[in-house]
Amino acid sequence: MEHTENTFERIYEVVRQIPKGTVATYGQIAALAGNKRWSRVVGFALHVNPDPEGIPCYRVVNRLGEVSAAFAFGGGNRQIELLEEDGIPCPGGRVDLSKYQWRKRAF
DNA sequence: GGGGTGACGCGTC
DNA sequence: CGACGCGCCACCC
Repeated sequence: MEHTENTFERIYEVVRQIPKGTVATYGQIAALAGNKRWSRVVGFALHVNPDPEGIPCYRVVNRLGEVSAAFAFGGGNRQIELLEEDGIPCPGGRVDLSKYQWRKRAF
C-alpha cells in the first residue's frame, strides 16, 4: 500500500532488501532506487535513517567498499562490528566488494 | 523562488 | 600512490 513516491522511501526500500552477508554501494542503492546519481541522496537518506533496526544502513558502503567514516551509531568502527557479525570481514574497515557486494542475480 | 548542504562518484593533477 | 575539485540530485530553511 505505500506508494513510495518519496525518493528517500525508495532508497530505504532498497536498503531493506540487502540480504544478510552482503553489502551494497551507495551508487548501487541509488541505481536500484531509480537514479544512479542519487549516491549523495542515498548517503543523506541513511543519515536520517528513521528505522535503523529495519534498515541495515551498515550494509551500505562506498564504491571502494569502505565503511562510513561518520557512522551515526558510534563511528565507522561500529559499522565494522555489525558487518563482521553478518560474516563480512572488514580488514582495515574495508569490505571485499568482489565477494560480498550484493548482486541481484543471486548467483 | 533562491541558496546551502551532504554517510557519493569520477576524472584529473 | 595520494589528494583535490567538480558534478549530480534531493531535502531543508
